[in-house]
Amino acid sequence: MAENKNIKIKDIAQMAGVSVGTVDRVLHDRGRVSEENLKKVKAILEVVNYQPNMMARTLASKKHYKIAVIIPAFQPGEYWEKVYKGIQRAEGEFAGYGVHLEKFLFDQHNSHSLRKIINELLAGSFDFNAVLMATLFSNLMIEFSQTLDLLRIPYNYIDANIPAQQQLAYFGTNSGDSGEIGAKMLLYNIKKNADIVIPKILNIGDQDSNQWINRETGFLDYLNHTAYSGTIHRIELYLDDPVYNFRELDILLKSKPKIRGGIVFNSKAHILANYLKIRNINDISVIGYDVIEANIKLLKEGIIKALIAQRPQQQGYEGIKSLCEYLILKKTPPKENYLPIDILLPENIDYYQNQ
Amino acid sequence: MAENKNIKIKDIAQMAGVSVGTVDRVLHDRGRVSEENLKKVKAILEVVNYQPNMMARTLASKKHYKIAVIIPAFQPGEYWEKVYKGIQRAEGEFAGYGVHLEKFLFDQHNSHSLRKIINELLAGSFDFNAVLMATLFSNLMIEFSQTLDLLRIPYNYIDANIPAQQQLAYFGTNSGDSGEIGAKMLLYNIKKNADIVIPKILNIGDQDSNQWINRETGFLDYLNHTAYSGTIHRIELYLDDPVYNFRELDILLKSKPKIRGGIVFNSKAHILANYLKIRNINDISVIGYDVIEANIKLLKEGIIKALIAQRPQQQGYEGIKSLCEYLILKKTPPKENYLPIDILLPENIDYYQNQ
DNA sequence: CTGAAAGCGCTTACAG
DNA sequence: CTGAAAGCGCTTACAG
Repeated sequence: MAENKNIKIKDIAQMAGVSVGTVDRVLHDRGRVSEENLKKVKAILEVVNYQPNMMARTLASKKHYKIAVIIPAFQPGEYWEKVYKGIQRAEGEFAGYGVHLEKFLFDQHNSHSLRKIINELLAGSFDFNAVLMATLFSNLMIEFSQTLDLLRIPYNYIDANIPAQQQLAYFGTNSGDSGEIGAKMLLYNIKKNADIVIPKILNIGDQDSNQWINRETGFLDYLNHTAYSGTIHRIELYLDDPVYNFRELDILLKSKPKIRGGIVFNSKAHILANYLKIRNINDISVIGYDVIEANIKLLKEGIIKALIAQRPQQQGYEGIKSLCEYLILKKTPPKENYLPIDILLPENIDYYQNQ
Repeated sequence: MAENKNIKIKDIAQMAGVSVGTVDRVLHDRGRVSEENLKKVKAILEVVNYQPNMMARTLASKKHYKIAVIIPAFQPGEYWEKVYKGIQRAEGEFAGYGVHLEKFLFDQHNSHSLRKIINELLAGSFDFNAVLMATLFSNLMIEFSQTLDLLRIPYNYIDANIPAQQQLAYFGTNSGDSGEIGAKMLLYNIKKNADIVIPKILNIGDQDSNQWINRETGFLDYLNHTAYSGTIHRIELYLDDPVYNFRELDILLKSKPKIRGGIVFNSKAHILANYLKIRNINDISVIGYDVIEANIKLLKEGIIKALIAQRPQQQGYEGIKSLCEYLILKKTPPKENYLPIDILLPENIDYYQNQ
């Protein structure tokens, strides 16, 4: 094999008439090289297209990197578990390269829990080389980002993008388009003059998320551009209060008998769908977001007609991977990485799952 | 960092009271080790959970691997270009590990071209360590596979699976379910009593592909399970003969005025959609397969209502990657890897593209 | 500022 | 069958 024609630092040293140590110094801008030798080596470097052997490099250097991961805590089967799994996959891949992750999980229904984590992180000397963060409480995260800017620590966003910041990269969907697709899939299933219910399903203390707002905006935009002529009804439900939810939904559906569709802009469509299932109502089509167990079940049962998904595993995986590659290889990723918006039906959900 | 607690072969040697050379021999079953030492080392290995440092391993060993890639040739923008790109990505990733690919591109409209490649490959001494093949002419590929079985050379399938063979792994979609989804998306766009046209779009000399047959079967299955009551019309068109195609389609649509939908089970839906566009017919909905440029354009123009896709890049990438990992790390992949079936609408196509 | 040397964890000839 | 030694390509102290 005339393959390993790759030029090595030993070759460069020879060509320049210096030692490998000197070549290494100019390669890494470590200083302590005379003007003369610097020129000689650089001149050669420009001609030879030197490709460092990354394996040898990491083998020899005993460098370690620490990355802080700040995402919501989760129960098994919940949305953030998938993100976490992607993070773990990247962690495994880069463990051999001296990368070490530390995870900080906050309560997504309580901004104080995030505030506390940030304060603690900033209290001592901040010894992380990079940060991955889910942008759930965007005002807090913006503040934190600006501190990191001062410290010159790179950080990535996942979940929802915050455009005007200095993040190294964002990985996630475009929420507005994701809302449009929700509208289209809903209209595939109902008549254009049918009414629609949008239950906002919250936990006590939840703030409005950008994710929700942008999806809803996209959804309404789409309806406005079609011949949709029904009425939209809003209602607030609570994650932990089924009794309340059932009562409110009973009342709403009785008073608005033209409702034939429903859409939920966070991962909680199963709350609405489960109600319909228990009440044995099968002429209302539900569209939901996120491939989590509770939603999948109701998709397969035909109550949820379609799920719109945003590749949470990939968000976690790429969020970490790009930080690692930035630290180890100095590779700068694109700043905005809009991931595919997936449409899941009963017929393709199984193949999506085993990814 | 109490991190590099990883045990090394030097440690094992010390614990066993032997040299690292001996440990290396038992680790790789290279023989030439006394019963006694073999036992000692193995005993220790069972306790310590030794994780070899792959970087050191490949750095030290100057092994090289050659993989033969057998897929259809393509023009820019055609389907197989995407597969090829995935292959190239994997090639780049594993080049540093001594893996070298050799590509053999056959004419997908001419089985003789594949026969010729196989014959030439088998003529000399076969010096490839593994093979990736697209299963387009399945009878030929089965024959070739069986030869590889005898040579004990691992091989992967992509495109369509051939279940009863000894392939290391298959990467691709389940064609039947992919056909069902085509049916569902079409029914979203037409009335249940509308007629449907299925143009078989071929090149002279094309054989029936398993892919096509299985998709069509899935499609018909789905219709049979719903209240669909229209009629299906079949027609044969030719890739290079627009004059013929237009004449035939003109005749068909005139004689069957109830046709409101069309579906094409290979990547050539653009042939049908383009006809409709030029004839200014906008009450016929088309469903197609595969995200290629010609189809994307017509999807965005609204003539193709949905594209069903099968992640060609991923097929190429994983097809190669799993072979590399098998060769280098002795890692055996799952035999059947059904990739997600993606549904693309004008609203989400752009995000799919930049993957 | 500079080079020789040791070392990262593993593999590969090579004496014995 | 066995171990000591050299080497993979690079980095890191350390004399000078």
